[in-house]
Amino acid sequence: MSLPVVTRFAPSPTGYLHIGGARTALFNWAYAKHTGGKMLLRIEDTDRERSTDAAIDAILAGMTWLGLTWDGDAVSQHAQAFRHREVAEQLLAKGHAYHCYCSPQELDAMRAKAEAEKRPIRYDGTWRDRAPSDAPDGVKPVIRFKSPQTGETVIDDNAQGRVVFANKDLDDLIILRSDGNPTYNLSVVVDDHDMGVSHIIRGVDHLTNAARQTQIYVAMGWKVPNMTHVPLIHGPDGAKLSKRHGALGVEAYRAMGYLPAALRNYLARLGWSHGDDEIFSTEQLVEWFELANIGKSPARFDYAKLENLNGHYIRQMDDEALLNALIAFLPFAEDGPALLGRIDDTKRGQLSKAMAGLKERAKTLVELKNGAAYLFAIRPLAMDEKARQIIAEGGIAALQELVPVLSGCVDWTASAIEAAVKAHAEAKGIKLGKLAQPLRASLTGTSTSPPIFDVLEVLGRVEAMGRINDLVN
RNA sequence: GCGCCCUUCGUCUAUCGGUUAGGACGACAGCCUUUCACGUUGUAAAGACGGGUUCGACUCCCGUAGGGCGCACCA
Repeated sequence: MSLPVVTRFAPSPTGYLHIGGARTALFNWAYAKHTGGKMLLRIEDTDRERSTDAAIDAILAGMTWLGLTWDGDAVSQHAQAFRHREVAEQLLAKGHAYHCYCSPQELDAMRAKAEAEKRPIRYDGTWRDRAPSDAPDGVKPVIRFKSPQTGETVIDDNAQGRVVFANKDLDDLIILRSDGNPTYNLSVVVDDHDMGVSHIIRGVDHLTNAARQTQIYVAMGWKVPNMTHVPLIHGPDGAKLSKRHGALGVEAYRAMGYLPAALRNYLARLGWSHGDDEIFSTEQLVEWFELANIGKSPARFDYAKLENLNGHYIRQMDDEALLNALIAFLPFAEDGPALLGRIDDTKRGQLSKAMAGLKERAKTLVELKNGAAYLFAIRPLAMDEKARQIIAEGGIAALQELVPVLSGCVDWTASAIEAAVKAHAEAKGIKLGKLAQPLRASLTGTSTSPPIFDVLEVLGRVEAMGRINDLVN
């Protein structure tokens, strides 16, 4: 009988929730759900300079949008500083830590010297064994962890396997700053222990920290959590995620019109797999998610595949749900708020009818919105000289050319118009010669085919409706 | 510079010593459709390189090359 699983997502609030963080959160969440455990949320705000409330809000909003819920309240790491200090003192008392009086300048010099001499850049242990009586006056010391100098520290990682660090390569890290504030590695260990975290799932960029943290756990006599370090996500060009592409906050993906479910599915497949399964529900992800199936190599972010997946999700949604998703998306879209203000019951009805046709050709909510633009076009549509000329010349070919001119929706052309006209004529049993007026009335109210709308309306406006007989015949 | 990690089609990945190396996205071609899209069928496309171990290596070991991460009184 194993203990309940407790995972945690621990972002530092120095920016938005980026895509790598979102995936880490997803993995923590999926594993907690899979095991019937909990996922805690801890805000790592010990860096008072760089942490902001706006960033915290952005992270919580991003997770909420992605549907990643956490158990209990989000915990502020900074609020536990007293506790971290207490543990630092305990370490000191146990002889696992010591005061170091080196100034930042001295440390910089030490690093520069090591670099110049091409030696490893490490703290040299100046104060490790010096007597407290040597302490210079007026210098506030930091507390350093006295890490073992021989032997090795082993991380048994679910994704990385058994990773061995020689202790001689790990120097004595600062655990308490001279101003009395704890540093990251101490805080993390204390919090994870105090919060009962059983499984740590985070990016490989923390692998070295895992070794140092393990040493602290050992020094305190605490059980080391189960570790999983997931490979990083790179940009499309293989280089590190930069502002230019992938390093966007999840809210940017929302603005690009991606569905949370699609993004979850896509992110899950980056670094994790379940045989040949590509498209799966979040329920299936939870059911299948095992840490052992996380890969070791970094993945590139591929927009084309995300779009394809998103299109799949859009198509399979039922019309009403999709319409709701579109409406919920509008506030975040360019021009969206304006459109939102114009949606009344009538428009909603038209949109609802149009969804079936629209979703076939939209990969994102942005495309869906643009595809529906014809419903929002101000009538009569403005016509340029070219359009007038085309109408004047007439002919089915004219209609064909006219469509792109008249609406922002260039896809639906004369063939659709012709088919609709004929079908309507047949259904109503009316002769084509008498079609123009009734056709217009009928189609204006019910059709969801964009250019039919526009063309007929515009043709009517310019009193060219009569020509449709000729055009069709 | 030191430490750790990674390397299968362009991309995401399957394979856990024996397969015609599979799937998906993308690409290309065909079908469907008098547009676009959807759908559908097919094609091209991969084990970085060099050594071992083994009857047999993509798979295990060593080395080389390339890439990533870490090396703060940041997290």
